[in-house]
Amino acid sequence: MPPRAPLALTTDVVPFAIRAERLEVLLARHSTGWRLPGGPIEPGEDLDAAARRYLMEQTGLRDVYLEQLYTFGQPDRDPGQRAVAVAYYALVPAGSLPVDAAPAVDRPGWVGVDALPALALDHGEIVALAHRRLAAKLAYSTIALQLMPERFTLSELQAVHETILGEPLDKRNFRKRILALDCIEMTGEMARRGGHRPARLYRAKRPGQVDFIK
Amino acid sequence: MPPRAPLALTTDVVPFAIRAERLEVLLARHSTGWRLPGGPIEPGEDLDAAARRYLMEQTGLRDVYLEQLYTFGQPDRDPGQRAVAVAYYALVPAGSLPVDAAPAVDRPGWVGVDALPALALDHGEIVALAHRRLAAKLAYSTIALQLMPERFTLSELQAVHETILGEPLDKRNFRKRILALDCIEMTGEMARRGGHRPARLYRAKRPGQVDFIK
DNA sequence: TGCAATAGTGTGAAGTTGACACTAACATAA
DNA sequence: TTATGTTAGTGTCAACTTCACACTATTGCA
Repeated sequence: MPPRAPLALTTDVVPFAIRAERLEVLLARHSTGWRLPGGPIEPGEDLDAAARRYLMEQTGLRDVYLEQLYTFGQPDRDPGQRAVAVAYYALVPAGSLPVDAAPAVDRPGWVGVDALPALALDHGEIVALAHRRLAAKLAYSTIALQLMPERFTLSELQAVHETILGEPLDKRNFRKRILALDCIEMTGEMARRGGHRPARLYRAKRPGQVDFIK
Repeated sequence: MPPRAPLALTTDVVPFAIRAERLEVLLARHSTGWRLPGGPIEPGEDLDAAARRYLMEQTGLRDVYLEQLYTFGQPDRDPGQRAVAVAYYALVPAGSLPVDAAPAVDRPGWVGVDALPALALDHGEIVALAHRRLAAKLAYSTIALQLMPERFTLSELQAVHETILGEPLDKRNFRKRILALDCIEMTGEMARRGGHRPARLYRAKRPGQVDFIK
């Protein structure tokens, strides 16, 4: 066999979550700064499985929604070697966030997409593409439910949409539209948080499943 | 350095064209049958460039619309080796089709997507996914223009849509919608073909560019 | 008990979509 | 030259969807 040119095939994952009314990304430490969680695909390992594994190993996140985004292969994207990255994005429900009250150096950290530090390689572009894709999918799928905890209020769901789109939505129209989709149902329970009228708690009818609309 | 596990990173391309009112795919010869055009990515070669190169080398097609589709990496998709394929699809305008009046053995051949022979590996699934993506994009982009020759009639454009979607469309509504998109313009010329009223010839306002709608 | 804060609810106007049928212009053959 | 076959080209109305818009309800707390 001829000598094989060095080629690094990796997966990189953009883990999204809504935290404090912001869309944030969970970043891993890099020698000199930040990068997306990810790494080389092992022989015999499925691409999706590799993405899940790195997410687990580097951030502790598991059982999240994961979708292939795009494959980046510019020859000069990594100055050190020929690196091809199969990029994914993950949606982390608000309930399952690892609490990092005091984010240590060396630990992954959540950062708002609108205030990203410089990232390794082309990871900044990957995040930007993932954000665009996510925003587009809000319009024609029930994907936003993957960012919600098991039980949530309609106001919370609306806030998630608004945060991702970066624009306010009309409350009545939003509720009408969502309920017409027949993708969520009332639990009968109420959320009493704060000094005001309690809100009904809803849950996804088909958790884990993303339906297309229309 | 540790011995590197053998990994084949390839591109495969689904070249679509409309021929004789059918959506067809251009296939290449494979030892025992048919496969999609494609092959291993060279060191230092961009992914898109590799897809274009194989399309040129194996089918003679150049200057076509090309878009990344999905990356396939099931460990068992190729029984012979670990093979990861970055799949693309290409849209070939009706005018630029290589004429293969007598398709030789050993030459690529156009085949209707609804009558595909057995293909190598998972290439059948790749074609199916590409077809779904193309059909979906008709609804929210001007991508169908990439399948048209430089000048074309509205009836021809409608036939292309109908062929890809597999369902008839209303003539008046179709024309209204397309013209409202402001993506094509009259050339002033007429197509006189056959014993009937000639049709106006249109051309794309921004050839090569695919606009999103709405 | 009143104030602050969020939950929850309906209508009408504007715009979009979808169904539908006839006349126009040409080539060809009788 | 006329009749016939074939495709091109055109508008309206009803149904539906989208969008803008403001008030009452329920709670905790001061």
